[in-house]
Amino acid sequence: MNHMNDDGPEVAGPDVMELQGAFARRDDWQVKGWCRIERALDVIGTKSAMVIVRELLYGGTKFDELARRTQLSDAVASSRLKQLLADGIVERRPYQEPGQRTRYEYVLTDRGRALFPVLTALMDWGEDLEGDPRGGLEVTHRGCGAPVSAVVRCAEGHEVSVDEAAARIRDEAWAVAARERGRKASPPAVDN
Amino acid sequence: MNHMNDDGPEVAGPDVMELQGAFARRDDWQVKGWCRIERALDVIGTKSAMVIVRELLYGGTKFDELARRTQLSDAVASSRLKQLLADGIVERRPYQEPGQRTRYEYVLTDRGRALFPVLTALMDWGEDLEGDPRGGLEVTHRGCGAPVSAVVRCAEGHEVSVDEAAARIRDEAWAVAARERGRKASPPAVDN
DNA sequence: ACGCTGACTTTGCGATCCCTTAGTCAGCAT
DNA sequence: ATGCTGACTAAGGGATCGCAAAGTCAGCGT
Repeated sequence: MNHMNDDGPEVAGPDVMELQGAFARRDDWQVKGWCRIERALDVIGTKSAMVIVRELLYGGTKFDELARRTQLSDAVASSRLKQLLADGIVERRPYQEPGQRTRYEYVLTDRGRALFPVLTALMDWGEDLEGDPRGGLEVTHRGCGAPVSAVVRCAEGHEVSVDEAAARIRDEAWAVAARERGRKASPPAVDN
Repeated sequence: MNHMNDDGPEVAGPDVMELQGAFARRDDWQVKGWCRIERALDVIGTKSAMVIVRELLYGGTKFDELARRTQLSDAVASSRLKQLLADGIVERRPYQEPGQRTRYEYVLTDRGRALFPVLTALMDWGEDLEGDPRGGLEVTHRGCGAPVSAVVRCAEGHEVSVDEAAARIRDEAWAVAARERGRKASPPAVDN
C-alpha cells in the first residue's frame, strides 16, 4: 500500500478519475457523512422529492397542482413538501384568491433552484435509456432556443470529461490531522 | 393555453422555467413514464447505486474495494452490482493476479461514465448543505488544476440559469396525436 | 485431502417509501 | 347552521432498501 500507483497491470479502464495526494490511498478515507453526494441524497434522494422539485421548476405552486402533476398521492406530496420545507428547498407563501380563503403556495428557494443542474443532468442521462423516441420534453435556452444539457466545466472554462478529472482532499493537512485526532479521541466515531 | 400566460397576478416567483407551446397546459401531459428524470431514477435512484458509481469513478474495480469504500454490506453491493450490470452501467471483466484464481473486476461502461455530470451536480449541491467546512473532496481539471462544477449550458455555449430556460414538447404534433390516439384506444393507459 | 480466502448468496430483519382509503379542519356559500 | 371544497393528516399495507450474520463455492497453498 506504500506504492499503490503502479502495482497492478491496469491494462484497460484508466478512463476514470485520478486520485491525487493522500486521497490516492482511497481506503484511508472511509468516513461516514464525508461524501457530499451522500449528504445530498439524504435530502433529495427520493423520487418523490425529485419530481416535486421538477414540478416546482415547471412553475407549479399549489398543493393540488404539485400532487396531481407528479402523480403522487396527497399523503406523499404533503409529507415530502413538509420535508423540503424543513430542508430549506421550498418556502410557503400565503396567497388569497378572491372569494377563497387564504392558502399557501410553494416556491423554490435559492437552494431549491440550485437543483437545476442535478435535474438537468438526470434528464440528459435518462435520454439514452429506451423510451420516448419522440414524445419527450426538451429544455431550451429561452432567447437563443438551443437545447440545454448539463456539462462538467472547470473554473477556467474547459469542459471536463471523466478521465480529465482528478479528485483530491481539499485541505489535506487539516484532514489528515482531523483523522488522527478522531482516531485517538473516539475510535468508533466513524460509524456512529 | 390560449390565454394562460397572463391570467393570474403572479406577483412573485416567476424565476423558474417557462413552459412553451402545448406544454404550457401542463395538466394535459400527465403520462406515466413520460419523464426522463423518473426513468433515470428508476435505474440509479438508490443511494447504493450512486455510491457504487462514485467509487467506480474513483477507480475502484474489485468487489471488496467497492463494498468497503461505499460502506455497503456485501449483500447490497452484490445485488446492486448485478442490477447495474443488467442495466448496462457496469461490465465485468475477468482478470487474474499471479497465484490467484480468476476474478472479475467491475468497470463503468460509457453509459455509466455518462453519470459523471449527475454525480458532479449532486456533489456541488451537497456543498452548501452544512457539514465539511474543510474536510471535503475537491474535483479538479487535471492539467489546469481548477475545480470543476456541473453547469447547464445550451448548444450555443451560453450558460443557462433556471429562469432563462424553457421546457417544451419535442415533437408536439406527434405527441398531441399520440395523446389523442391513446385516449381513444385505451382510456386507462395513463395509469397502468 | 484439507483448510483457507475472496467473492459472492441467502436469510431474516427493521426502516423507508409510496399507495389507497378515510378522516380532519378552515372558511366561504347558502 | 350546514354543506362543500381544497388542503392537508392519519392509518394500514405492500414493495423496496439496506443491514448483519451465516452459508456457499472455486480454486490456490500445503
